[in-house]
Amino acid sequence: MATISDVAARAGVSTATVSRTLNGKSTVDPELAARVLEAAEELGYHPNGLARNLRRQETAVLALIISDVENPFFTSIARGVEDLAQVSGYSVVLCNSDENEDKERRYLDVALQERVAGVLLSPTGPATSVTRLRRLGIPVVAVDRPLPGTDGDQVLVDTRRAARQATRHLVANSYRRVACLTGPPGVRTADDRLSGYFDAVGEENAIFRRAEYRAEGARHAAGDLLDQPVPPDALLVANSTMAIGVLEALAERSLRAGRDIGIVSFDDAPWTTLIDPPLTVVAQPAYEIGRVAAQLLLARIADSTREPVTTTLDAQLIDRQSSHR
Amino acid sequence: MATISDVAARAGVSTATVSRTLNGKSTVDPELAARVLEAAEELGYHPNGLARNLRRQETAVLALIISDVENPFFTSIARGVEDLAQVSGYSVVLCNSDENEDKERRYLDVALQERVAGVLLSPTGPATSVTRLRRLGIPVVAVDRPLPGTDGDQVLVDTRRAARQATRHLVANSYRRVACLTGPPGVRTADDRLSGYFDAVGEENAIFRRAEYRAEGARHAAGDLLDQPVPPDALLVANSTMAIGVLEALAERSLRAGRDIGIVSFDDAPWTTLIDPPLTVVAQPAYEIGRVAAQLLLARIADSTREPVTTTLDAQLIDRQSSHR
DNA sequence: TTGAAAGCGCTAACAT
DNA sequence: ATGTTAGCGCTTTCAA
Repeated sequence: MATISDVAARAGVSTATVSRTLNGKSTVDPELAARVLEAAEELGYHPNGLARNLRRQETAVLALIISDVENPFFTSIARGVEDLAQVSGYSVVLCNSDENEDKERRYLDVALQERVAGVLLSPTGPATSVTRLRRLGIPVVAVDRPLPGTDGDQVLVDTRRAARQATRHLVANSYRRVACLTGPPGVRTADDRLSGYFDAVGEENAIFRRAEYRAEGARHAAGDLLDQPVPPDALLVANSTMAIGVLEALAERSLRAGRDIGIVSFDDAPWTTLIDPPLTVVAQPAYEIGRVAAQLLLARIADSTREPVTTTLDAQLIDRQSSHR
Repeated sequence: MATISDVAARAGVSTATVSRTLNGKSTVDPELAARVLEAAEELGYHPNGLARNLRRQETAVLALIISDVENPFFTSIARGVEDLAQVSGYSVVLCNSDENEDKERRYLDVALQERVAGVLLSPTGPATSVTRLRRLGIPVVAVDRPLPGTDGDQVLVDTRRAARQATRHLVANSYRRVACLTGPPGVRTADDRLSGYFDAVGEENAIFRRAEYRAEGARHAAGDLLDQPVPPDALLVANSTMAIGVLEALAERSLRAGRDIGIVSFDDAPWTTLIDPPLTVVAQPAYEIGRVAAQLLLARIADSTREPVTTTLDAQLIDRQSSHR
């Protein structure tokens, strides 16, 4: 593995000159530069980024830690982050915490040890802590869910309001017993969506279940709800992976969305218009969330003293057929 | 940012002792060890992974470069890779090449510069080259698509055979004009699936279109096919993102899958059973592909001299309703 | 413009 | 069992 001194030796110059040539920092004699380039080429030389970063005390990589790589909402965020980061010359590496505190901590540690330039994180829960990162001066921006007890940059969605609105939409469409299926306690979006639902129906009338943000758990929870003596006639579902489970539960019982039971789900997954009836959803601006978050992070990397900012984006109800009788 | 010497100074020992304590390599006096740990704690010390890796000439991170982070097939692979890597203490960072040679090259460069322990790659096309990686001794295993002109480790699916089988299935279900919608030329899976289709219908009877591996392009291509004077009565679709486009094209024309036009698609996405009629698919063992690939990579990291192995997994036709009249 | 040399933070001989 | 020290590959003063 050729090093910079190999190149220097071959070109008959000092390592400093090689470094200067390759980085185009200071100006070097064209003649020497040519020799350097040639030597580097011949040797198949590739700078060792580890050494460079160690010396420079900086890296051009961002870490994005999301809680479910199989959820289109998060992959869409990833696209947004990546597109923005790339034009500024940053690479982004995606880590999947899988809604699991341990995995999340591991990836946070990796980010810390590798001394990435910054991290974007959708915290798994209230236990998530980034104080270690912050102490080392590595900026963190929270995405989709706020970081417990900190005042850093964050980009969120007004998801409580969206849930309230979606519930009211169901009520307005003359569903009388609207229930809510949300994620685990402690997961902020799950709690907020439930609160929004409470806002609309009143806590005393609330019917709800919690399950993991996954199809399987949602299928059971929905089944449980549906099999009650007096089942709900409408369901607010907290994300699209859960919606899959819910729709399976309906199919198992030969229930038709809309006619038999009103459904509104969070997240406009690619398949929501394919099913019959098409799914009414609360569309979150995932790609935009990613872009904004990356912007915030880059801005903070450039200037660590700026005031923390919280950007709250709006979700949008897309009214399709599953919320009409 | 506290360094190892800060800790050493505070604990009144040498840096070597600190290093030994923290890495549990050699044995150190419990008394000293305690002092070290305490000092580290007080200082909020976290080892600098860059320095460590530079010194050790190794990292415990794997790079997984996939061509579409929004495609469930690839995210499923990612899960497989991650699950296996994790138990061996490796972290995996996901990079999205977006079916784009430039992005792919950028991420390959990042992997190279960061001197990752190994890379798993689903090459975007024939131009993909990993010789630079290999020259530096960084092992690469190809996933889902073979690496042009090399004999490294790879894990593939016998996709040609699967396509042939799927086409025959359609023919056996008395569809008479089966067409094929596949990905771009040069993308190996796209070409192989087309070949499998040729195998079944004969090249002279072939009706096919190519489009990007995305919903939008597939929608147009399918529309084009469907609007022919004598349209096909069945379609073999090369992946699930394309299937979304195809189903949209059907809906626009009030065509019903199965009855009006037989459909078989590659990849068993989560939503395929939700639509009406449920989609007949060729299910690829994505998660398993990821696991096996990670295994191969780890094995090669451990022993760079072992013979390259190609593992070919089988896909499975899941017969549902969209391929029956 | 160029080179010599220090040093980023860590680990691993080697010596004690 | 512990410390001393060299050095991983690079960038960047500082002199020349």
